[in-house]
Amino acid sequence: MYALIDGNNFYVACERAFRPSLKGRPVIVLSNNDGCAISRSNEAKALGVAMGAPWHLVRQKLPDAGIVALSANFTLYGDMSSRLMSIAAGMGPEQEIYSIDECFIGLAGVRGDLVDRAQRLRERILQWIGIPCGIGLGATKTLAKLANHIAKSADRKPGSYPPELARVCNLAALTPADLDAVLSATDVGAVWGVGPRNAEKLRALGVATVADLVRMDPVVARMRFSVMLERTVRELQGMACIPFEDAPASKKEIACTRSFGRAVTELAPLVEAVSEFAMRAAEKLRRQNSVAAQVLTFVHTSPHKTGPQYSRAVTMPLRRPTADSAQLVNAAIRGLRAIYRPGYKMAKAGVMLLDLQPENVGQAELELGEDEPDRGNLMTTIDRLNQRYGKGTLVLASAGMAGDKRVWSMRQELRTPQYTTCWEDVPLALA
DNA sequence: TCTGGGGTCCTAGGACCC
DNA sequence: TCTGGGGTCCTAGGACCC
Repeated sequence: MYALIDGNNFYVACERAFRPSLKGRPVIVLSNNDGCAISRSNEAKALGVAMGAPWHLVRQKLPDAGIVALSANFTLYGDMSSRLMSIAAGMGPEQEIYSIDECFIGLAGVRGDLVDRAQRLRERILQWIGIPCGIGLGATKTLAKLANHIAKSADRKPGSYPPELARVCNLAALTPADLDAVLSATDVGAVWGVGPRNAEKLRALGVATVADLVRMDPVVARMRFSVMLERTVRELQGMACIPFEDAPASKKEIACTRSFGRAVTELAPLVEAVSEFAMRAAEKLRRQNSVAAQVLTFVHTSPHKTGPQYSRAVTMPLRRPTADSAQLVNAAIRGLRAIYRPGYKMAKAGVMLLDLQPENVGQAELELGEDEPDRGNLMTTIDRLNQRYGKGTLVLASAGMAGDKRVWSMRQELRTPQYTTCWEDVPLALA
């Protein structure tokens, strides 16, 4: 048995935990650049604000709805996430942290009434950190995900499911008849692993609900779709096919990409931006003790604008894999110079580190001289100083020194304080 | 003025090898 | 008249996830 625990409307919930006046109001959290909605309160969903809806269109369409929009505060969400995960770990012996706001719990050996246990855990999370959660229980990860979906829907849309399934739902505890009723009332697109494309294709084949998908022959699923869908069907039928990952696997590629606050045409600010992205990516790379053998750099104009479009990417191989910021930044800038064309209004750029390998499994080679010096200690020291004294304490000068005044910086006009990670922002309790 | 960022896996086709 | 079999690696594109 597995549980899936996840925070409802997580980013909005984090904001509400520190600003209770936001409760009951339509609230949305915006993507970088205050671009589109990436988290919506139930009230905002009820107003019809879609996931990913551009904020400027929402504002234009619903000027009087009283929507509160906030810039994303990922520092806050990351910290709230680790608090959520430590409490959620109490549900069972194994935990797989699946995303910033959800984790699977392996329940092998847990005795007693699982629904009761889940309800008490949910109450604890709500009381300790103020985040409302939904908890789904099922025999496989896909079934636990589905149960979680039902728990949240029953909570948000009364009448969609029997009320006793709201907030905590254990699919394994239903009678076959009740289970069939619930699965027949659930759209096939709600299943984990069935995206919009495959949902459409399935409906065309007469597979419209989860109940239909459960009855599908896995062999047919494989032939007409892929092994992915076959696995999903088998999981729905109760056969565990998706391994439980209790230790996070190291990344196979690491990216840092950003849309700019305003279009950038000149080379110089692009060099700054790409330097910074490569530095950030290099930090993440060192955090997982890996080295990269290739660096990909890309720039492109905005596909939403008229005018000449340009989009190119280039991969630069490194002579030997490295985690040294200076070498990675160098490669990224060489890539940028190779693909840069003057005259285009670039909207976005990014750097990806590819072909990652563990730092201690290097390929031995002849020393040919003229090597870049090994600066592992320097990098470790820079990372420690930045961790201790804050991001940006030590940077490579090619990333520019003007801080937020850089022309390419993203817009974040509606950001809330870093309540839990910055001394100046810690809320005061007045006696 | 204005549309995010960061990942994973699968598949098909081409190049290449013996 | 007639032209094999078996395999790997790489890349691009698609689909999915949050």
